Amino acid sequence: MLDRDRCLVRNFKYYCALDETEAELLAALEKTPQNVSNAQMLWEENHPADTLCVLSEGWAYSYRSMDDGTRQILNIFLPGDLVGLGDLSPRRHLTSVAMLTEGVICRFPLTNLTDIFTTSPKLTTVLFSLAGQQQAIMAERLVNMGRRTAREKVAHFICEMHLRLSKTCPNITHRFNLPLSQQVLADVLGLSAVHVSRTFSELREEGLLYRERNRINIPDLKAFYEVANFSDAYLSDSVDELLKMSEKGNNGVGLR
Amino acid sequence: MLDRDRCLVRNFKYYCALDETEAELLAALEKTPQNVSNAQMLWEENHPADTLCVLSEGWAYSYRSMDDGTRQILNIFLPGDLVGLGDLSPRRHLTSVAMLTEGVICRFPLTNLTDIFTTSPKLTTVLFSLAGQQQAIMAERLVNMGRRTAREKVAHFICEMHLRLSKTCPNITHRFNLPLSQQVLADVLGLSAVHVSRTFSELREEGLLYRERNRINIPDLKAFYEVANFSDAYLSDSVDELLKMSEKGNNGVGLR
DNA sequence: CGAAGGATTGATGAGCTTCAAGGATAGTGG
DNA sequence: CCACTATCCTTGAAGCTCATCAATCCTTCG
Repeated sequence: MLDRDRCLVRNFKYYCALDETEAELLAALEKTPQNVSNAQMLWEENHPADTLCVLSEGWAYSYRSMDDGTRQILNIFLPGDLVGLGDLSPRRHLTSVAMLTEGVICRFPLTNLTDIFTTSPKLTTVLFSLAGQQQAIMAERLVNMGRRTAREKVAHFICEMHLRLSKTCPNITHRFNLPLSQQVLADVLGLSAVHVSRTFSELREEGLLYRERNRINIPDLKAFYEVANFSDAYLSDSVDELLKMSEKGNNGVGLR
Repeated sequence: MLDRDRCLVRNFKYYCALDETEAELLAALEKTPQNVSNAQMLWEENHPADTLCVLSEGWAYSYRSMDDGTRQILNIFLPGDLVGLGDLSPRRHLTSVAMLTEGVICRFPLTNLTDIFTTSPKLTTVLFSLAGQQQAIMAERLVNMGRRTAREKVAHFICEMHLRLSKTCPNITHRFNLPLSQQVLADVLGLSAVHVSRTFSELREEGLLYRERNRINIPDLKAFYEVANFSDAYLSDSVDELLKMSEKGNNGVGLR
């Protein structure tokens, strides 16, 4: 298996050493790489939820369709993300998921996840932390939607993307690729596409942000963070903290 | 220990049979009941996150404060809820949590959680599902904020509360208590308190919803669901599905 | 080259916020 | 028991942010 097909293992190794069993459990999640085209659906709302998937390459997004034809995008997924964790509990998917670019995904059955629970507390802890991170991202987006102007919304979201990208791909600079149309951005931020366009114009005229096609350019990142009221706390991963606790062992209740 | 102090055990028993060890693990989370007054803070943004808590009695809410003095409420917690699960991964709390009524809480250290991971896959699965449910609630609220009118927002939120209440307290009717001021509702929904008031007036004039002090009255629940565009799918708990998988045992990788 | 999707810009108006003032209700201390 | 205060709610008036509709342009791609 090529290394690029095992980004999940790579991701997890970033958090903790893996023994052979653990590496095997993770690798099992990426056994079935599959090419997907741009705009391809990974699954649809209300369909049975028996598999999740690892997004090995490419970008994806989850959304809910509204009766009036509009939609709300809930999450943007980057390479290495585990897609569907939040969708996990109900027997049917609550959201649709589609690709934003072409890419590679690896589907795996839910049972692989419960296998991890029964086999590796360490991986379970990491998984819990990852789910927590996704929830933190959603919480921040709630704040964004509820209490910020269009200008701040756009800026804040761009900051979020930039920071998330720079975690998995540390050589990112103030210029980077963001394969989202203005309509997609509008559906993320609860705005109209027209107003997103106007907001970009405004930011461009002030020299804060340039965007041509999917290329983003932020001349002064610090200034831009201020426009966005962006604080990176919610994206700081501290999986290690929780892991340390878990490794200290349990406190004497119910020995294994 | 009184039964009312062990609502978590009760909640979990609703999902699955507990053996002695498991009951003990859960009971450990509720060993330190503590009375709290209305409006009391349970913790504050940026403070160290070394404990979570079970909300045994009363209502609470989590929120983020903005620089301009406004705030966004992220979550409303009801009796029996586990508070802080979403806040879990970072070493500092990302949100503040305060009481909406007086009540009883039980704080417990994070290590209790990792103990559960290492000791009981079954409880781990339930915990994962609970976290997923909280995330589903936030996702739905995102949709609410992004793509619905004030009228729908208010109605939808009331529906959510009504349904969540009726899960833990099945004898609830079309009249129930909702201890949230209009300012709190506004901070949940990303509206101004003034507009929440106007929206209530509107709904009242149409005979759809009556509210006096904290008492809610919905004469025709079905009609009200339609105003709200409310679908209860996202609140349907199907912990059992995941549990069944987990109990079928693992697929031969890394025996325990 | 024509078609289709994406972006921009202008005009108009709805929906919501803000400010301000007044009324209702509950709790507090004299 | 009654002012006194604090909190919550209501209502009006004014204005701003953003949505909607529509026309145009630009780019890409078959």
